[in-house]
Amino acid sequence: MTKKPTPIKRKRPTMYDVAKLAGVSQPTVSRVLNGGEMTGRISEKTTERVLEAVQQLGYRPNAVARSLRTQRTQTIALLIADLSNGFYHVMARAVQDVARQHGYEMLISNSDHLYENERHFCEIVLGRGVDGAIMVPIRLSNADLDHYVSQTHIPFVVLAEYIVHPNIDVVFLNDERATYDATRWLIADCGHSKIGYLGVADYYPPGPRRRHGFLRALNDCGLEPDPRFMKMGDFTLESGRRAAHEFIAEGELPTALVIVNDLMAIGLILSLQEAGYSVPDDVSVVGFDDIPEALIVRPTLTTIAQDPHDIGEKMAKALFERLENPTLLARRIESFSTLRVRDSTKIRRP
Amino acid sequence: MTKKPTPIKRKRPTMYDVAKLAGVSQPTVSRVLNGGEMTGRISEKTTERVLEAVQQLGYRPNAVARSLRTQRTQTIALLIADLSNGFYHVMARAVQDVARQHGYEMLISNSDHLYENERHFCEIVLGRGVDGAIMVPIRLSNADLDHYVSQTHIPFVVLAEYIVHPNIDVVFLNDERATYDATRWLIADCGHSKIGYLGVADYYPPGPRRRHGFLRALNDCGLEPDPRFMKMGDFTLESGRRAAHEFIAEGELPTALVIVNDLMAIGLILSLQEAGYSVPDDVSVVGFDDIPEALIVRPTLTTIAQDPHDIGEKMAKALFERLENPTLLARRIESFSTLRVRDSTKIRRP
DNA sequence: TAAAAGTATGTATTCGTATGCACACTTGAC
DNA sequence: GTCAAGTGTGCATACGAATACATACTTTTA
Repeated sequence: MTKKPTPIKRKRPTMYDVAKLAGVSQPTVSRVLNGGEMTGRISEKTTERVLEAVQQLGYRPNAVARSLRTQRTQTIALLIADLSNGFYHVMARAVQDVARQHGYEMLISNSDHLYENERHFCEIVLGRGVDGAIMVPIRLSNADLDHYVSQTHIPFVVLAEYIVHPNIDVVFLNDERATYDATRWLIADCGHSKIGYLGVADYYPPGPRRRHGFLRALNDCGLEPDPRFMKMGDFTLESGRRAAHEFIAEGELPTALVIVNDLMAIGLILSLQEAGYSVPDDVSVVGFDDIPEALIVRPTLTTIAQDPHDIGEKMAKALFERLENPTLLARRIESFSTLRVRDSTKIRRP
Repeated sequence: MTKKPTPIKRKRPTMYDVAKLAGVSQPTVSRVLNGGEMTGRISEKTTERVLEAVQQLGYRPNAVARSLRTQRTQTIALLIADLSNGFYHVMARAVQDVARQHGYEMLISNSDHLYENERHFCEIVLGRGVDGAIMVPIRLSNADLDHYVSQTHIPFVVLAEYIVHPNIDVVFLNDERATYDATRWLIADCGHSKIGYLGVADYYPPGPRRRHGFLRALNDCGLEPDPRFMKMGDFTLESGRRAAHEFIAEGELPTALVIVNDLMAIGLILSLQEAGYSVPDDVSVVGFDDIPEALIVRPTLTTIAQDPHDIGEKMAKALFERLENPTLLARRIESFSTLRVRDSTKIRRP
C-alpha cells in the first residue's frame, strides 16, 4: 500500500495548540504574545516556553479572529478614481507609507470614475469593517456619502472640495484659484488674448471649478470667452486627441489653451503635432496635474502641479488622527498647487 | 452620577437585532439572507418579515465574523512590484475584473522591488487569511516562497519564470526568446552590427534571461558582444538617462540598443536628444514592455510588448480555478510577447 | 502569625455568523 | 388513526483570539 496522497492541509495551528505544547492555557499564550502590560505579567520561564512552542509550530495569529474580538481590523481602505493615472500612484504610496508606519494595511480599490464602483466600495467598507477609509469620490453626491457615513462610525477622509459633511475630513485643492492664476499668467505675463479652454463635463467635480477659474481670469482681464475655443473631453488622452481634431477641422486655433488635466493636454499636443502644428509656436498649452509624462512629451508640458504626495500624506494623517482621537471634529485641509512653467508655453507679443 | 460621556457609536445591528425585530431566531435570519437551498427553506411569510427588518435596521452582515465562521474571506491579495509602472495597472485591473466577477475583493500591495516588502506581504497573506495570492516576486527566492507556501494552504500564483514549486502556479513570459527575436531582427532585418544592451543587475529576475537572449542572438549571427556597449540600470527612467550620459562621456555609441524596459529606454532617448543626438538616426532603440509612455515619447518607441491584460487574466483565472478545485496541480502558463515596430528603430545598410 | 497585598495563571465568556441536529407541525398514505 | 415522509424553525455549538474575573500561591505588613 502506498502512502496516502498527502492530506494537503494539516490545519493551521491555533493558540490552543501552542498552549498545549507549552503546557499552559490559551489566554497565557495570548498574554505572552500581546505583552499588554495591563493584562498581567507572565513569568520569564513561561514566556520562554510559549515562545518556543510558537516557533516550533510556526504559529501565526489569525487576524480574522482577532478582528472579530477587538472590533478593529488594522486595515484602511483607499479608493482611487483611476488606477492608470500617475497622480494617484504617488498619492497611494504616500498613504501606504503613513499607514504602514501606524501598523495598518491598505486595501486599494479603483473606481474607474464609475458611480457603481464608488458605491460598491462604500458597501465593502461598511461590510468588511475596515477601520477607516480614504477616497476620491467623483460621482458620489453629498447625500450618498451621508447615507454611508451615517451607518458606519469610522473616520472618512475624501479628496473632493464639493463634499461638506460634519463627519468627513476633506482635503481639497484650490483648483479654481490655481486655474485662475495660470490663465491670468497666460494673459498678463505671456501676452495671450485668444485663449481657449479644454475641460470636462460638469458632473466631474473638478470640472466646474477649474472652468470657473478660467472664466473668472478672462473676465478680470477684460476678455470674453470665445465659444469656438471651449471644448470638452473626459480626462483621457484619447479625448485630448479628439479635441485637437475638432480644432483642426474647424480651422481656427487659439494661441493658448488651458486644459483640465495633463493626459488630455498630451493627447492634444500629439495630435496637433501629427497634423503639422507646433506647440508652443502655434498654440501654447497649460495642463493640470504634473504627471510624469509631462516631462516625457516634447515640448515638456507647462502645468499646474498638484502635490500628490502631500495630498496623500495629509489625507492619511488626518485619518489616523481621528482614529486615535475619535472625538476630533472633521476638518477641511487645503493642499496647494504651483504653476510649473516648461516649454509648451511661450510669450507672445502681438 | 452622570451618564457616561456618550458612547458615540450606537452599535451596528447584528443578526440578533434583526431576528428580534422580525420575531424569529438568529439562524433563521442567516438562512433567509444566504438562501442556501440546502439549509432548509424558509416560508415566504417569514422571509418577508426578515427582509423588512433588515431593511428597517439597515443591517449589513459582518464580513469578519462570517470569515471566521466559514474560513474564507472572499478576498485575494495582489502584490505588484511597482505601483508607478503602467504595466502593472493594466495587470491589476485585469485581476480585479476576474476577482469581482467571482465575488472577491482584492487587496493590493506594492513592494517597490524591496525584499522586505515582499516578505511583509507574505506575512500578511498568512496572517490575514486571504483566500489566494497573486504576486510578482522580484527578490524572493524559491526557498523563501517555499517557506511561506508550505505554511499556508491557499493557492499562490506568481509572475516569475524563475519560481519552480509544486504548489505554485507560474505565469511567465518568454523573455529570453522575445529578446532573442528582437535582437536578431535588428541584425538580420535592419542591418545593425554595432549593437549594445542596457540591462539590469542579475539579481533582478528578468535580468539574466533578457541579457541571455540578447547574447544568444549576437552569437547566432556571428557577432561578438562589445563590452563598451553593455551597461546596466535599475528599471527607472533616471537610470536610463545615466546610461546615456555614460555613452556620451565615453564618446562612442552603438548604432542600436536593446534595453531591458521602456522606462529606461525613454530616459536614454531623452538624454541623448538633449545632447544633440538623434534617435533613430544615430542610435536605434528597442524597449521592453510597451507602456503607455512608449506612444508619447518622440520618436515613438519600438518595443517588445508584453500583454499585461492577458497576464493578469491568466494569473487570476489560474487562481480561481484552483480555488474552485484545490486538487488541481500547479501549472506553468506562458504569456506571449510581440515586437511592436515604431519609429525609434531604423534600417541601416552599411 | 494572621491578614492584606501582590503575582502568575486558569476559567468562562464574548465578538457575529453559519450550520448540524433536534423538534414540532403538517400532509398524505395505508 | 397511526406512521412515514416531508416542512419550517429553534437550539446549541464552533470558528480563534481577547479579556473580565476568579483562584492559587507568594510575599509583605501589622
